[in-house]
Amino acid sequence: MPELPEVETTLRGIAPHLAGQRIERLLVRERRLRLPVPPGTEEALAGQRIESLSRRGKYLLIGLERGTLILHLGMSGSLRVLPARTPPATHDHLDLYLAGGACLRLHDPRRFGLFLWTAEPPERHPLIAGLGPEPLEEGFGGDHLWRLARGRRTAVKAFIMDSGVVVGVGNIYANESLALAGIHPARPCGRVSRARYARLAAAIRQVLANAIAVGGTTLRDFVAEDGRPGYFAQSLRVYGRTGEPCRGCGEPIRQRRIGQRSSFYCRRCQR
DNA sequence: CCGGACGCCTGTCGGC
DNA sequence: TGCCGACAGGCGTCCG
Repeated sequence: MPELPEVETTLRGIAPHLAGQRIERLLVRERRLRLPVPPGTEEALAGQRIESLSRRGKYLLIGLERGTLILHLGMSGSLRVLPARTPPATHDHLDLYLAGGACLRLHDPRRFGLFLWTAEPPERHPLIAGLGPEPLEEGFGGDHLWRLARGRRTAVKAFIMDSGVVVGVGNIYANESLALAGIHPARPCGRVSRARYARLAAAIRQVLANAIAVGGTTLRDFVAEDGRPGYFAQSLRVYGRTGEPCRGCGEPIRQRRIGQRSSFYCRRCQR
């Protein structure tokens, strides 16, 4: 589910409720996420103060007095801040109770999410260490993409979804960015010109920034920390619009599988 | 090194 | 109406 804009929306929603708070205790109802919540996590977190909240790619990082909490929402995860006594629903896998009476609750039907405490600096953790640049920060641009693509034959769509290339671009925003840049998703990444990579990098930034500004994309179940959906679905150019007219030329939007993921594009506007 | 396929889970939807 | 397969916002791992 969540790509960078949804994770950023979640971060902005939960941060004010969590920053500076002390953790009373962690309650785990279901340990079996993508990686099991390690035994001893409850003890490691109890009594610690939350010092910082940040995001790296699609990972949420909660900095504690000792160590860091690494969270990932997978395909179907969401976080809510609720009064501690709110009864849990199905797939509410864990609660982080705060001293102030609130609770951070992870809901994740498919259990592809992640909840890990690590003592080492997060940037040294294996899940984080190999990540590419943040698309909305310095260090990301067309030249970065162009250089990494030299000699490679993967479809450009799979290339920009590779978290070692650039973080945070999932299936929706990969499709949308390529549509905005006018690049065919199946084109081999090594055969996209430097100039077009400059357009693609700008498109990725624009699409992500616009999505963040409206609270992300809600297709079925994404909600922010307060339960509100995101509104970017209204702005989608191609994603999920198979057979509907291209907003640029009217040609029906095509759908096919590229790199095991559904891909949407306009055959006329994207080359 | 690279690229492609697979598996992890549950829920939903479309076709028969 | 019910069943069954396909598919869904991610990503680590394995294999050739």
